[in-house]
Amino acid sequence: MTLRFYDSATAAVRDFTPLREGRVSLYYCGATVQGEPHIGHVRSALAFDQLTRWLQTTGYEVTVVRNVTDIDDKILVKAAENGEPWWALAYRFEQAFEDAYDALGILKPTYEPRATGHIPEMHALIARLIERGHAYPALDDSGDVYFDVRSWAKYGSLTHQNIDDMQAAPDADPRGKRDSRDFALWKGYKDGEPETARWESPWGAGRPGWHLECSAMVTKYLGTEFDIHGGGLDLRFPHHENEMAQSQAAGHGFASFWMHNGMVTYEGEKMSKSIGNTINPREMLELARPLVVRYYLGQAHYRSVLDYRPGSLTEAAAAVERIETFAKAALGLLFPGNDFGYIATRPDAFRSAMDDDLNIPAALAVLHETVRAGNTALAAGDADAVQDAFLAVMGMTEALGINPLDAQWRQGSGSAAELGALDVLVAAQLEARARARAEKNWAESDRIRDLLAEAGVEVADSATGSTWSLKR
RNA sequence: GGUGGGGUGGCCGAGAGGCGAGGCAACGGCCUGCAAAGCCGUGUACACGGGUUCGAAUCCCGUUCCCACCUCCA
Repeated sequence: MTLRFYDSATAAVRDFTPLREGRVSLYYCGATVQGEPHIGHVRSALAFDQLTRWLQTTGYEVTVVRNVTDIDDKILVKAAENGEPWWALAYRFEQAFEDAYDALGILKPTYEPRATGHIPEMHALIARLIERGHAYPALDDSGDVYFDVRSWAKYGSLTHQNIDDMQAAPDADPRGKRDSRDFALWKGYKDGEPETARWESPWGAGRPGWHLECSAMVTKYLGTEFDIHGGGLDLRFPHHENEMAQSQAAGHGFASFWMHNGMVTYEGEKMSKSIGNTINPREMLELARPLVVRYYLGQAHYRSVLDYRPGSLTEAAAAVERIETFAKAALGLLFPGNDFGYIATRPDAFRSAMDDDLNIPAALAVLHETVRAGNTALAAGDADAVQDAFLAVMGMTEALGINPLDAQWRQGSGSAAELGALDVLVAAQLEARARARAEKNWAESDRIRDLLAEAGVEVADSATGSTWSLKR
């Protein structure tokens, strides 16, 4: 099957062909760093991480740009409330986002530009839009510059809306606008705002409007035409609509595909700061280890709503452990020395599921079926079949970023020296227990197992002996 | 008012005219000294009412409920 993605602009699944052979350019909206990340932000990044990985797995060279919007109204307001510089607040939260992304194994973008580093590019874009008759300085003396929505006939096409059918914003302040839907490209400096948030411009001192930075930065790094623009579904309007309008009005072809990930809800309602029903990555990571959180957030189709309820993570943990248990057992059988080198494989059914607009639920079904086949082979002692399953499980989990054997998930388990010491101690206990079992001294055998269990060491017996693992 | 997305077995979650995706939970069995893990089996699931069809969860009509966006939002 050929690679196909759902494109929000045409509202259809279309065959994906990159502009340049073998290369894909992807831009997706990162955060406005005005607060702690919540799970919804992370899900979005994860969705595009899954996309990136699949494109790479398919053989494309992918350039990924994700922006950081480090200047906006809320950042200024919150910083003022805290009595700290806005740039300090923005940077602090930028780091919090990075930490959350890193914890879940989200690949670093190729580049991560900040809005404040691209003021000249924005000026050039504004000038071009004014020149082409699609933007104008405010009719009052605010120093704002607006995009002229009525001058661009295609305005609304991304979200299939007609300007005249839109509900007028109840609190729309027409200020110096020609139309209340005109949006700010540039916001004039106002008394009382920090001097550090003020840049000179041909239209007066001020700072950038929200949508402009993405257009300016995409164009700078990926060109006037690029393959995929992504972001959360809630960014479709007005953010992406405005971005598309201003870029195309400037004469840029802009994105070939628009991809939007679904929202995360909390027991049925959209998670958002204003409602206060958020759960942040840190809280989630207290409930489950990073691999489980990643599995949970990534198991639904990226366009579906993902509803979080207490208990969701426990279920995900069971599924992850199933995969992990097989992977470890197969590894032990196939590569007893742990010095393994293998060529991972991917079943056709997995590939076609992924090619079909990243149908990860269907892909996971293939993964689980493979695990079952592997367990059956393990029980039958069929090493060839175990190996087939193992290589496929490796290939699939790697493509999804959830390989349980990957070193990145082995956190919090101590140093190699500590683990080595632990191994010797536990091995001694297991030997004693093996002797007891040989004598059918079940009381002693169970005593040792309980003792280890209390210490967080789980013992499992099998035909070939007992193994242990750290229970989290 | 406008624009989208939905209602699938106890729960999560794919699918989209005929073959019971998958996971979690539950129950029964096998294995096990007992467990754990694993394997096998068990559910007459598609919001409701009509219709089309040899055949509908999937198509059509109607009803109903939910969610998102139209204002800052991943």
